[in-house]
Amino acid sequence: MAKLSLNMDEYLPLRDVVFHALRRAILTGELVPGERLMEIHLAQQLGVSRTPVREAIHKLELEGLVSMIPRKGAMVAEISEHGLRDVLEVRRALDAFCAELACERMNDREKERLKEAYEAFAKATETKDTTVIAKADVDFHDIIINSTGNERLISTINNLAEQIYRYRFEYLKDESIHKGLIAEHKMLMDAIFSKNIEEAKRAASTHIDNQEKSILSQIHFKD
Amino acid sequence: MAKLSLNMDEYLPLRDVVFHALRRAILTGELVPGERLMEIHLAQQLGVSRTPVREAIHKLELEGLVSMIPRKGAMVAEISEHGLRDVLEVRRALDAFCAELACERMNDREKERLKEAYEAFAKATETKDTTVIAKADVDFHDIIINSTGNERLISTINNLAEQIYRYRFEYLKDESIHKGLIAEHKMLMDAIFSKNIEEAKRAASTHIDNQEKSILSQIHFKD
DNA sequence: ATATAGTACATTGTATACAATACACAGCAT
DNA sequence: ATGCTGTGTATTGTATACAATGTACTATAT
Repeated sequence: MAKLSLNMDEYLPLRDVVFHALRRAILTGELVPGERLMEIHLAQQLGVSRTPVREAIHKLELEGLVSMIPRKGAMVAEISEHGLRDVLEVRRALDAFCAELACERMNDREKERLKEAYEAFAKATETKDTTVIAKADVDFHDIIINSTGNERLISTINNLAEQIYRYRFEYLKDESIHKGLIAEHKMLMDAIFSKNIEEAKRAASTHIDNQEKSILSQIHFKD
Repeated sequence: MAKLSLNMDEYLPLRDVVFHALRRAILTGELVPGERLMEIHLAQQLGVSRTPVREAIHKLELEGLVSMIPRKGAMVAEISEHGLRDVLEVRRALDAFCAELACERMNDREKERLKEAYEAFAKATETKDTTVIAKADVDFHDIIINSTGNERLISTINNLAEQIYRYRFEYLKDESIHKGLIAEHKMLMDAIFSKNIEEAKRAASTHIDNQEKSILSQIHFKD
């Protein structure tokens, strides 16, 4: 017999609640790179004890958003220009691979949704709202990535994407590039639809190249 | 349950000591997939409190060697045949990419060391000692991976490699494949030396293909 | 015999207490 | 002034106490 599924409001361990709160704060720039993360302070601020805060910070460290020094503490991770290039180099390879797999594996339902997402992104650029644009862009790429059906590939790419989320947000603010992005999305999408693997890989690769150029021209690093 | 011991020689936070101890136990098969990891039990066995054990287990979860269910506990992660295929599919793509970068970036000193590692592996196969063979194989591939100079790529590949370490160990026991492995190493190495990118990518890819075939033919999964 | 409720126990989740360490700064000797 | 040393404080590292929850088992009713 079916239990009255009163939404036993998905129970989340406090450590996960804290983790998501801190993660969001870092990705949105509320906590800036280099800022120290002190357990007691955060715990009081969030109204919990040190334990879940500690566990959340450790989780963020493994994700690469926080760097720790033993017996010294944790701080929001800074990314160097070199680190950014490294991340994007791996992403370029994996995105191209995704594009290849998508050519072979994307089903009709996903193709339909990809087309919708493509149009939604084009429309989003008209709003001039960076948050909306960023979300539409993520949606578009997520459909391609998820169509590979490879969970490990999906989580690996998502981790890499997270590393540069803060910087990607900046470059999306530049309206002059939106037109180019839409064109690149179209190239990639059409290549996938026509199962043209080489073209799809090239389109995915170019997409990251341009991202890299834009980010590097806008952000200037300390080192 | 196996006996666990800590190596306290060098000073490391206890959580890291415990982490390494558990990690080693999992990778060597001392702790088998599906085995539950209970904090109190492990803490007593290792002579520490629950806190560092908890933190070590969480770290292992993020690495993918342990799977956790909230309020239920942790167990040594089992990998399904599907999961194994996923891991190897990503590795194939990244290893091929490494091979490409190695063609462009490997310096003379690294080439020398690669040649030495190649010969050391050939020699290691004569010992019939799987541990020695596995180490020589890792050494060979590490030189290639490290020659890319991309830290993010290196850590990503190492994480993937860790997922299948237990199974790779099994397939290395089969002496009949050693000759083939040596030949594959030579193909890859020569392609890198002659900067033949396409050939290097193909060799790296083939190497993973054969690994996959061997592992899947030897291990049989529950699901 | 089966199903249900209830209860005891094992285990994790969270909070707090205590220990160890790093850092800053003051005081002193040179 | 400079450098050393000691002391206090802030912060992390570890241990333990307490709360919440899931699981197995028992007793009971049907």
